[in-house]
Amino acid sequence: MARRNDHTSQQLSDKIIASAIEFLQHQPIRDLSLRALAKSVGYSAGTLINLFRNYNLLLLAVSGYTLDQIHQQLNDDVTKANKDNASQLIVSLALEYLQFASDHPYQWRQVFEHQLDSGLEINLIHQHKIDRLFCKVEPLLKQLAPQAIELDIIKASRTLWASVHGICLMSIEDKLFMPTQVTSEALIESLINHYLTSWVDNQTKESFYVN
Amino acid sequence: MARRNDHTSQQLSDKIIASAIEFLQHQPIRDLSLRALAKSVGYSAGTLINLFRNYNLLLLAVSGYTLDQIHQQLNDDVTKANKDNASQLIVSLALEYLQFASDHPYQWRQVFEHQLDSGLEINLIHQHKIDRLFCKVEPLLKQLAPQAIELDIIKASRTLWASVHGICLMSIEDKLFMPTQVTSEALIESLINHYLTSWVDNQTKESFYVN
DNA sequence: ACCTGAACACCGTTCAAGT
DNA sequence: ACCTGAACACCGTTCAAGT
Repeated sequence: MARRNDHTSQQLSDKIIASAIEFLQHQPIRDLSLRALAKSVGYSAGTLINLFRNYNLLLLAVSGYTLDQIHQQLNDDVTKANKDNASQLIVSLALEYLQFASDHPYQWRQVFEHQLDSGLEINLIHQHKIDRLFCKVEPLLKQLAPQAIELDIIKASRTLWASVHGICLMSIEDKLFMPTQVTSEALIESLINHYLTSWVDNQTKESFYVN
Repeated sequence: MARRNDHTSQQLSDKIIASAIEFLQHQPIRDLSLRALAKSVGYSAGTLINLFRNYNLLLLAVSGYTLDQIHQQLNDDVTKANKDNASQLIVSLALEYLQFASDHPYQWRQVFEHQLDSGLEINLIHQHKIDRLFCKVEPLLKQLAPQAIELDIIKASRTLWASVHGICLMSIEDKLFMPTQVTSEALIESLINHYLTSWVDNQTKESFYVN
């Protein structure tokens, strides 16, 4: 064998990531292995390690792919949604996020279960991709409260997005223990509507007490 | 060897769980193994399997221990806190939850990363222990809005707790990307205060629009 | 009855050897 | 330069054998 070269390294990378993503549509990341992944693309485990340095970095590439996919999906949502109501647009973004998590639970979980090995420049790229999701909310918050200071915008966007994330997590893990008539969507709408009602009100009144 | 019997099975179980908890104070669950745990308590891997049936059920027992610990800690918090202000008591509970997650990040994560193998009665006990945490908030919400219907109480308690959980998760994973002046505690306070302000207001007015 | 250690089928990673 | 397969040090689990 050796020197098959029927794929460029880029093509092979893509093939491996695509195969991992396909796997995660039906099975959790714990059931995937480097060896099984290698077999699925018809290469040896060593070749995959040559490409990604180690299994953990391969999985980082997989989660990077997913973050790009989510980012794209949320962008599409923003463009096709009604631009008038910033508040409803935030709800719409959050529901889209929940939709992705529900449709691809194993893929979605992999992104946030993945533990970065510390001290790698590549982590910054990954962190940036997560940060990008938060940033989507910021301009909408500014639209809702044009006079708000930057720090309050950051605070509100983090609070909202981390909260939405928590609801998605509990939802796909079935840890909410609710009667069937109450949906996760309803929780997200409840969260965002109530939070923003009070937040905007406070920003408008420029209150010193709650921020 | 064999038939040492220097521990009852209960003592040995406790010893194993204690050793696992101790490990999780400094290292993530991924770095723990059945074999290493067996060595740390001075028994063979087979003995641990005899006790817990398999490694996954052993880990379920560990996460059960943690859930009991959190439950106890939150109970202590409620009893010593000021009972007058239900809203502040909820904030206090949430901050205590964050404190536990911050103090024992690996232990805390283990609880929610653990994947139940489906179709076991033992899972119900575990689910009940998580449900118990949600339930702590319910009477406080009732106190804030005595006229609220049960469904709204459930909805609000789930929304709040899942949101708090999300903020804790993002916080201990350093995925919030905030300036140092903004703390996770501030996010939790912001979340609960704003949410409850609007929620109580709505319940009081018995609005039909937002719930 | 309780416990062990060898065996089994896996795992990620390394690396000499092959083209 | 690219790729493999054997080797290495692990892993959870099973189970015959020992007391």
